[in-house]
Amino acid sequence: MTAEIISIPRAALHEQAAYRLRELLVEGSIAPGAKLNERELAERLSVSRTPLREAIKMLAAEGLVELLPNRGAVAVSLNEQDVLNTFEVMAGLEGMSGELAAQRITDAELAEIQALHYEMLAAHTRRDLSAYYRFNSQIHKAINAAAKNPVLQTTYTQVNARLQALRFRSNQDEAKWKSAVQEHEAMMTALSQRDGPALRRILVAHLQHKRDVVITQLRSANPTQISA
Amino acid sequence: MTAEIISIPRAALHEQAAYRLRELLVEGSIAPGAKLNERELAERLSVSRTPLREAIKMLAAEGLVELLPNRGAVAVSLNEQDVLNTFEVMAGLEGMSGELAAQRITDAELAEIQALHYEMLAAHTRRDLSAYYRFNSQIHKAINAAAKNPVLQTTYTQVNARLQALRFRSNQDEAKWKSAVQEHEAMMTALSQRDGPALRRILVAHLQHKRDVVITQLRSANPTQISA
DNA sequence: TGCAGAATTTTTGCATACAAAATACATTTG
DNA sequence: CAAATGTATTTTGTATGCAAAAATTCTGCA
Repeated sequence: MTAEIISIPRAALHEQAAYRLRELLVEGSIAPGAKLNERELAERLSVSRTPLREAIKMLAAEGLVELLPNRGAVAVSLNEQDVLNTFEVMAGLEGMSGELAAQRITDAELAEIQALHYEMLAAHTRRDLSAYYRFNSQIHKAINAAAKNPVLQTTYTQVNARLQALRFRSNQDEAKWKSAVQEHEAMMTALSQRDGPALRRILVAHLQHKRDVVITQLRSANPTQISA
Repeated sequence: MTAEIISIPRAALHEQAAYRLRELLVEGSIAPGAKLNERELAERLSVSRTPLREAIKMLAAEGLVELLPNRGAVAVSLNEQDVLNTFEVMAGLEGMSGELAAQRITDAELAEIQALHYEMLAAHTRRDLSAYYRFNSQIHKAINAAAKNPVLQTTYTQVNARLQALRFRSNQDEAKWKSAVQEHEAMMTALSQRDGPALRRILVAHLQHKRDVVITQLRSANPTQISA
């Protein structure tokens, strides 16, 4: 009767706390720059302070929170330069990912990405921004997986999380959105032709455009932002 | 009298523990695969288990230790595939680093790297492997710094630490050593000419050769190694 | 002897208690 | 009234204690 409960030993509390806290940070429930009050967060996540603190230390190593000696932790807040630097690294990682994926992708993986691509096109046609971003993210994740390098995948995910935490996915203008979709078309072509260098170029350019959009939004949101 | 002691508030215990434990892992004092006994380590580092556990969680996020649920932590042990994957990412990061450094390096930075290069040549001439590795590492670190991207620098350092933990710096054969030095000569040329693409190519090739050396040594050391 | 299983010890994981630092608040003084 | 100083409160950092899980040892039996 309780067999399943016993046979599926839930993750350790510090794991759970890390997972959920990461979610709160990436989803934006905890805003960049916000202070993480241990007692409060512990209660919210239903764990004691000990495993919570362990989780916070992990997220600090991942770059999602910043530790202030004797003053606890705050959600990372990236200034413009930080965002530029992060995108620069992301472009490199994504380019690497694309080049390797083009070499190593299987037909099945390609077919699945192609399917996701059509789903994304559907979302774009419907002007369903939320669905668009979801499929977009899935496509990039799938390309990353096709590169067949767990180290790259982990690094990519870690750096990307910091950008996700910015929650910049607001409405971009029509023209930019359309050209982003066109870049995705080019990606699919390069991928199906297993043209690594081409895919790299497309992905790097794609990310540069994304960067420009984010920077623009960032500037309009807060003209001068202090932080690290 | 005790002014200095008070005015320089030493780092928190979990910071100290993380720093020293990282050192033990990278220096090889704790061998790959070795189990980390909390009570033992806490005593060795003169901290209680709580801050030590926080430090271990940080190093786990950095990829230097692996957490085994209910069974503590072990120093990461990379199998051949892991090493290949890690070098692949390192090559990408180092290439990126070189390309950016070529664009952004100042004359002063270039001069300093040139100096380090000569120091390295001296070490090579004396067949002083230890000094050679030290200067070599400093050069790569300096190039990385010249790229002026803290995010890249952190990522690079983190991934590189896992390879350092392998302690592969044993005596390579003369021919390989000599060609490594020649590659460094080419690096200096590309760097002083601010030729980013060239420097990228050289660094990627350099790392591929290093990878081959490491893999060879790894195979001769343990023909079949189980791990993650 | 060899091995399965039980009892014991060790080790990890978590919660709580306590100390130290930072923050907020109030009070005094110029 | 403002600034400064002292006090109280909150919050972070560390140590310790306890429970659960794993590892080890011991024991009984074939």
